[in-house]
Amino acid sequence: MPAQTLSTATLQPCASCGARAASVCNAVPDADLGRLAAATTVRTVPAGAAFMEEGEPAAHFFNVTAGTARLFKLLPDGRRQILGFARPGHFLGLAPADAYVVSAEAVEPVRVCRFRREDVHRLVREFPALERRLLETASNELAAAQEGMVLLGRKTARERLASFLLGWATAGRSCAPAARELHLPMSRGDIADYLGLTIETVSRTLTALRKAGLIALPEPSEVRLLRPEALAAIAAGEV
Amino acid sequence: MPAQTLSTATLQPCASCGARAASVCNAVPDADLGRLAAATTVRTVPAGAAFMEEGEPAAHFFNVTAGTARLFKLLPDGRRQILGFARPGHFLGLAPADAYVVSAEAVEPVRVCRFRREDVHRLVREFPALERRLLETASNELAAAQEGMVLLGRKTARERLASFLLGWATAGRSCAPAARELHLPMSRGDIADYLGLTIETVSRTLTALRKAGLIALPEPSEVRLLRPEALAAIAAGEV
DNA sequence: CGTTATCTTGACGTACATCAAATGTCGTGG
DNA sequence: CCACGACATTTGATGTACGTCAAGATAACG
Repeated sequence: MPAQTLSTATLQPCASCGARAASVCNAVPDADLGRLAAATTVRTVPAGAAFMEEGEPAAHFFNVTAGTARLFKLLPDGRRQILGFARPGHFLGLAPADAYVVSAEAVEPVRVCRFRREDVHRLVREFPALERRLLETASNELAAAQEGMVLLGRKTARERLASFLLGWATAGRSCAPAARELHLPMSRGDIADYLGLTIETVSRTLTALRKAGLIALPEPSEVRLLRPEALAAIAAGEV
Repeated sequence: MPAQTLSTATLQPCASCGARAASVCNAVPDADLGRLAAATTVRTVPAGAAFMEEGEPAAHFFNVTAGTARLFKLLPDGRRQILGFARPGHFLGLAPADAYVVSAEAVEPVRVCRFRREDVHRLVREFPALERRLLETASNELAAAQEGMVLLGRKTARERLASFLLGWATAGRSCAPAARELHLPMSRGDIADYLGLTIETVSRTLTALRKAGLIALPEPSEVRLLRPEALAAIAAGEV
């Protein structure tokens, strides 16, 4: 199912964008938001649909403004590694060469702002702060990927789940409270492919955490963190 | 053993640097190399010594000009994940906050150019091409870390070793031939911590590859790739 | 030449994967 | 409203790739 283009610039474009504060767009001053809006196309991607594919020519950058997407790579035989989940404010499409190196699909309906590559290069020349912001973004992504390598290479299933739940609780809210009630829009299969485990192990480990009194699971996709400090200790790998 | 400072700028500074072509320094035009040299301090780091430590204030950037370093993160109980090996041309120290997020140690004696953070920020303003280069570097690092996540999350021991050997064979030489004779300066323990395995599994898997006629091991640290195509197929995860 | 670190090899254990089935959960249509 | 099938999640039984423990073998070193 292909993603659908809605409009090439709505009437109230970037100024009222809820994701702006958290995104690279905040490098462009309010007065110049028109320039930004002129370069973007808003797209709505239905759940399950892809909007960026590994290997395809990297013609666009994307900025998620609503919903959740999964970023992943596939091996030829179908094994999948999810590299992360993109939520509002997340910038996508940085590619070392001229082809995307990761794929992106909507987990739940997603809205993205799409920018043509040349337009971004032009904007970067006009607003040098934007390049600074992009470098900052890339650094953050890199640090996250390195943390991911530690998780995948050296943590146990229990530690991986604890890390995932806490990460999801704090994602987005930059320096804020860390939610205790989580909604997980992705399936157990997505979580498994993110943590380098199987669906069964994810399920079993979650019920183990529940039976240990660390979390509650009112529904499969709703998690309450009952003892965040204990989860944090597990996630950090403390004995 | 602490790293030792040699000189604050040698007589023939950056112009004769063998690592320049592969490093971010090539964003500075030849005529301005004096400005670059004035901002750098050359340090020699003996094998085994650390020169960057996770959690420390990120006061400097580093550019490896000789030798091999390991980049890693530790868990509190000592588990280690090596994120990669830095060879000449490798730029280090991009940190999202003001503290390093990874540690670096010399595997074999290393020479690095050290830049104070403020100096780099000043240079970036003077040479905008440098910021472009830094973004490019960060993108490459990110792609490498994402590839690392696939390796750690979804590949078998055999596939990990094949990936590692081919990666080492092509590292550095950007678009060039891919060596068939490899020298591995790092220990089996380093390889294990890079691939998310144990020393024993690394050793066993290497002898399995040798017995399968895919590689030769004249010495533990010398590898000859006998059938690179077959290794590539294994590394890619083809069945 | 001992001494010590590194690497290899073997025997055995285990955390997680695989296979299989039961149990929800939800949308669809009778 | 309820029967039905498709699908996601959970749970159980069993398998296995890799880890752990323990020797040797080999090489580096004073």
